Amino acid sequence: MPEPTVEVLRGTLDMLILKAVSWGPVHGYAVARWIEQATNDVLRIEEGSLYPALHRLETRGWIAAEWGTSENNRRAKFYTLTPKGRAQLRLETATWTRFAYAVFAALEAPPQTT
Amino acid sequence: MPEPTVEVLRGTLDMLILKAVSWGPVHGYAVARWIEQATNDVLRIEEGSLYPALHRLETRGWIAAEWGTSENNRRAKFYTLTPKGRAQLRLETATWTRFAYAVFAALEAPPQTT
DNA sequence: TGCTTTACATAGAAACTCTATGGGAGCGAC
DNA sequence: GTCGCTCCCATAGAGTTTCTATGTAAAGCA
Repeated sequence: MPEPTVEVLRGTLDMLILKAVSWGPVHGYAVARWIEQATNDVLRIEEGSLYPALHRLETRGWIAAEWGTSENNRRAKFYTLTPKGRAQLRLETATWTRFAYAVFAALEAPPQTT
Repeated sequence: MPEPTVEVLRGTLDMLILKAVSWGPVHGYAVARWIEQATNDVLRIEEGSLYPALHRLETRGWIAAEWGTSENNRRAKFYTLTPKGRAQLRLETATWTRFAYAVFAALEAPPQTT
């Protein structure tokens, strides 16, 4: 049986969305699909989290939106990473990596060195 | 120059506190010191986050508290991990590890396999 | 006496993510 | 030709977590 999907994204949602958008114009639905696929179905993003997040990122000028037509001939909003967003992605990636390594270090740390 | 301390613990605070308490009775202040030390000063926990978290964990029955005297002869509350808390620590560690690996995978993932 | 460190605590704000819910349009099956 | 499924967007409201700001108090040292 497969392990359960983690739904709590704990501050990594913006970073993952920026990453998903970083290869060219994609619509929201595709972002959600990509995250599931790229994490091997470990992470799932709810639509109620996704769309507010997209608007948030757009407001901050990290992504730009444009209406268009999807591969399935449906009306969809396509997002692109702005230069500002690319810088933000780099920053968040570096910060998160540092954070994650620190947590791993703590989980393997000895009682007290003092 | 040293890298800045990350203050946003994003859902790992409980786990780190449980870990800090897992080797025997320690008081809150020592928990904070241990986290800084174990993460090589990458993570810092604010007191305004620490004490509410300790009460939360105690309420859930994951840690037990007892008043005592610190090494410096000060009045302090000492916390111990309960069996329930030990199970919780195992669970949170497994979940977080899975989560972190998934995020790393996404950060290195290709555009689209579809 | 006054300063620093240790130690605990709460109130309130801010941020994030989820649950719940809604609508609409394309497309294939029947 | 309409029923249902998938795709696609969206908002309101709630819940949790963590932070900022602030307060208390005692030990120890200069």
